[in-house]
Amino acid sequence: MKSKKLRLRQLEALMAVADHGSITNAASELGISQPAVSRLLSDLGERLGFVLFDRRRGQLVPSQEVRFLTPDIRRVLELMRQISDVSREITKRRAGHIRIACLPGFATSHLPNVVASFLAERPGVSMTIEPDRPERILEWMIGEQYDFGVTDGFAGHPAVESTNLQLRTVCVFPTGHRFEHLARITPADMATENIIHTRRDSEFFIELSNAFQAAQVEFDSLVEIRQFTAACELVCQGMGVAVVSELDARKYVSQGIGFRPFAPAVPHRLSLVRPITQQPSMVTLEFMEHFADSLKPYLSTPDVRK
Amino acid sequence: MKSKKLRLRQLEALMAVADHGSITNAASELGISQPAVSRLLSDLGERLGFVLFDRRRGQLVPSQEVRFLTPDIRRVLELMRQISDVSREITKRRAGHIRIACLPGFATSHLPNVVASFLAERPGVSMTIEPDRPERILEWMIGEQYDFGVTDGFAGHPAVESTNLQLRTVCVFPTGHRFEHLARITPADMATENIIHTRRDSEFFIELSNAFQAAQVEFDSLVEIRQFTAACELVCQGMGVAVVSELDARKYVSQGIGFRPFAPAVPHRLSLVRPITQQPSMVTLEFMEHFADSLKPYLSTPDVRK
DNA sequence: ATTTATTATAACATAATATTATATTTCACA
DNA sequence: TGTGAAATATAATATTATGTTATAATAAAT
Repeated sequence: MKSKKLRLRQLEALMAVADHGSITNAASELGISQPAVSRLLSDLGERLGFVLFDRRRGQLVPSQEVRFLTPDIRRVLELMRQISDVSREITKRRAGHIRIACLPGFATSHLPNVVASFLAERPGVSMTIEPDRPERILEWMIGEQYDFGVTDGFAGHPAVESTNLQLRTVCVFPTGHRFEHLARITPADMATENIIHTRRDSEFFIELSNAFQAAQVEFDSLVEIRQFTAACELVCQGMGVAVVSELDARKYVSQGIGFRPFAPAVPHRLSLVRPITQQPSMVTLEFMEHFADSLKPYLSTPDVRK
Repeated sequence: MKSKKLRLRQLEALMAVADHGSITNAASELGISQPAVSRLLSDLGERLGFVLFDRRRGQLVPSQEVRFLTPDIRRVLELMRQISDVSREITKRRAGHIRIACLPGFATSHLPNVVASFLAERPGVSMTIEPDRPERILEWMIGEQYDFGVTDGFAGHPAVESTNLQLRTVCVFPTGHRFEHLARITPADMATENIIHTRRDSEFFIELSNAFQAAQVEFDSLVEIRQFTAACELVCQGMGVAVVSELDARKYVSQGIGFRPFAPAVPHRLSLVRPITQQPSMVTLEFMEHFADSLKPYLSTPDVRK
């Protein structure tokens, strides 16, 4: 027995005839000629080995056997249509999945807005967002568990490609504070203030304290936090002042915070990272670009590719 | 843009390469040449508009986009395989569904055994069994709600094809009854007995009482039942004697019943019916034959096609 | 850099799927 | 019944998909 393969086209013809009651109608529905459908069916009937249709008052009615197979056949055709549709969406960068790892600060403040605007125009795209510590983000990238990461204090790694950005930082203070009368804040201005700052082992803290040392000003440490947003919260409560990225500062203006540029400029160094071994999907590339764009207003210098 | 259709073969090639890490391996897996796979993939890549694979240490690894589509693609291929398998089972009459309507008496006694032996050799076949009154069975057939029916007292109908059978009947009595000493039972023998019989408007009752009239014997009615099995139950309880089909009688031998042929022969007329408008499926035809065969040992005369 | 394995391309054969033209069948109805 | 209209099947043929072998180009390994 040389039973050939079932062809998708034969199944399409079968369903078209089942739906439209005649070969002629099915043919026009499929947009092909009547003899074409006739032959597809006769081939299929030969392949399957049982009668496909009964004639009844001029209508072709699917046989019991065909009716038995119909649900599966419809499922196949539907799935093919779906694959075709989704692939078109992918081509238009409107479908896919992006796995993002980021600093907790970003997960709650900036990132959601960027994600929302990105997804709004791409109904087929979904995302996984994993907030974590910088070291873990690095691991995620190396292990290719995620497609894209936002981290800081990134020292480079052979398996990770990074784009390094420098975000403008500002000094934040409660509204009504004397700093409101200053155009910009220097270490000297902050000498008498309680300062809320990031962890002592963080890159940003080291650069900041260098600035104070250069100005020969004592650094009056009050609270050590991990995230700029936490610092802002504390400043809101009148606990002290802090130097944070302008990006975070702006979010808290409505919560009772004011800010002024900090001088000298101590940028917050941020890295956009991705696994180097894995070719990123087109949507991922597009999202990375979208995300980088969203940071443009807050950059202190043009971004530098490492 | 003249984007052609997605071809099943292309998806097969895609999955084969994804599974085996190289075009060469995939080709040998599919049992075709390497250039064939190469071309299937390049066509597919062109159709889809995105990269299908990344090279990594000599291995072809599916791109993010392909990985996104993979589950659906696998489902399609699996379904096609399944349709092909099931259709083969159908050809071998080993798959399908049969809807049977029958008299309640058959649903609990004879039919289950026939169905069980039929299904035992046909793992893909399933059945629906609907026990109902003869009038309803006729309706089911006319409305094509069922494929096959077992009824009695069938008078014929243009939309229903029937095969009429005559089942041997016997006189049943409790074990130890004086009838055990007789070779066959006549109306005269039953004159002094309490008789359990079917409804007075049933065809069988009419034929039976004709026999008594012909023998000029009074018919001593005790209980009127619908089904032979019910009559047997009552006979078991010593309530009286009855004339029932040998088929039913045999089932009750172990429950304390004896039986002897009844003379003159008053057969139980049974009809196997099916909708005439609808071409029955091959399994249905096969089951009808199987069922008719199962009744052969109990037939009083060769079956007559009407 | 050179060898080896893998993949792509070219030229061509065959099968699937379409076409048009035409014969045959089916159905409704006089 | 017989007949005309509609539906379907068949024939001859074009086009596309899918396969082949032979060979060039490319990537990987030494």
